[in-house]
Amino acid sequence: MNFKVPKGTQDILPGQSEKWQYVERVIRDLCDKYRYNEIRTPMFESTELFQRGVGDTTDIVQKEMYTFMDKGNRSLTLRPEGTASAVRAYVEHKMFGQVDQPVKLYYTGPMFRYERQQAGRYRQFVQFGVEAIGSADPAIDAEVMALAMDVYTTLGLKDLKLVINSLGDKDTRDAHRSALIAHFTPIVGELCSDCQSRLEKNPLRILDCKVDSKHPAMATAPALTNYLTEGSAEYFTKVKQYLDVLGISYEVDPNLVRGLDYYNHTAFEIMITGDGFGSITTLCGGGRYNGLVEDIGGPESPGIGFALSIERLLLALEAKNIELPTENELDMYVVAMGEEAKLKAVELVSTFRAKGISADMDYLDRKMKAQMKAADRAQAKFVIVLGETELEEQVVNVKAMKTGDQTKLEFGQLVHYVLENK
RNA sequence: GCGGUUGUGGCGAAGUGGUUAACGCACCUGAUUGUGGUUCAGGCAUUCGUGGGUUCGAUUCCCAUCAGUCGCCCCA
Repeated sequence: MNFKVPKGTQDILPGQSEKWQYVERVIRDLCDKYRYNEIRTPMFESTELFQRGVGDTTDIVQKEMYTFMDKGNRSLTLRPEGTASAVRAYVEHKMFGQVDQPVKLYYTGPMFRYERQQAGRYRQFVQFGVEAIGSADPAIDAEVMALAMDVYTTLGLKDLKLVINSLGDKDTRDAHRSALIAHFTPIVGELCSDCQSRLEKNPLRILDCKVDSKHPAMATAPALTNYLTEGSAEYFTKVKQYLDVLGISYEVDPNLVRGLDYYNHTAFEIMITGDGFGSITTLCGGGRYNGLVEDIGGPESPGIGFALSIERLLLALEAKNIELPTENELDMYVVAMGEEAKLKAVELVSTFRAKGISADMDYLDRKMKAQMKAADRAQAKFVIVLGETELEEQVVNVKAMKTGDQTKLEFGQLVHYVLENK
């Protein structure tokens, strides 16, 4: 029997996992600076939470959820995104009552969507996301976007495009929806089947369709921008002002819609330009979700957040030939020849480690030459060779692998020497 | 959900209807009985995803199946 990872999932092996750790460290440091605190929620939730939170008409809920019944006959779903869970926790733990508002949260962890795999798209993928709940200040919209951009720029990624749009408030969307239906109904027969069903359910989605993107009706479609209520337009203007102050350039795309139902007002995506990695161009997506907290059963609490995929982030770094500083150098490799020496080697390795020196040795009873090769491969900074002579004299040569120079030291001096020179 | 493509040692990769399936990398051994990165020699696939068929004979031809991968849709 040959076991393999389930379709759409992957093992992250040594060599790759260091990159993950590095990226995660950068993310945590940034969140710390922006004062977002980590929240860890379960990887599965009641199915209804996502139906309610993400929206019944979305692709995610309609065909991409991993849903199962547990032994208590409860319908559970592996989380397809993080916002619903975070908001659920916010409501459940009455975080709206905390003194410090808005509540600024971040999370990283696997999300699950049943989709066919391709470059940058997996069935289990890791998202980093933030949620700022409890403030309807356009300045926090800008802060959230700034944080997202900061992740990429800190890692050295350029050629990014921040695309923003305003989806307006409820009045805006109702008016726009009516206008869209009126606009597309006469020519609905010329649109793709997806769009035909979108017309009634969620006409806004039609604007996001790539199949029909060249249809003349697209260009003349009523832009949501024109239906923005006065308050919504003013809000959007302020968001842009704050972005300007932050020195973050952006592009307004009136057709940017976003795939989840809960968004309103600010919607944004961070796209990467240039080629190098398939068709994936969206690295990060987010937006404001005023009203979601109420939908989940909490008091009126406006919120905004984003989510980005670590896989796509790493893919982008690779496409742009950006190396992450993930050296994993070994301080000391202990070569041992013979049983006696091996006893001493085990002891020494343990001593080094206790003193904060990374140390390793051979466990395959290999010849000295093979042990030296192993030390070289491990990029050991220092090597000592233990044999009969060393054991008798209690003295050993410390070899600096880069230069080949050797220094004769007593066993007791080793730790100090390595700490000084590593 | 639809479409393309691939499946040969740990990895990369040639190949042909027919006695022992190239080569490169990695690894192991030795030259060099206690010092790595160079060089040289040798070693390392009862076997070409799986099942069936055609054939005297199939890794090579046909069918099916599974798996990987990429694209479309949509998205992270």
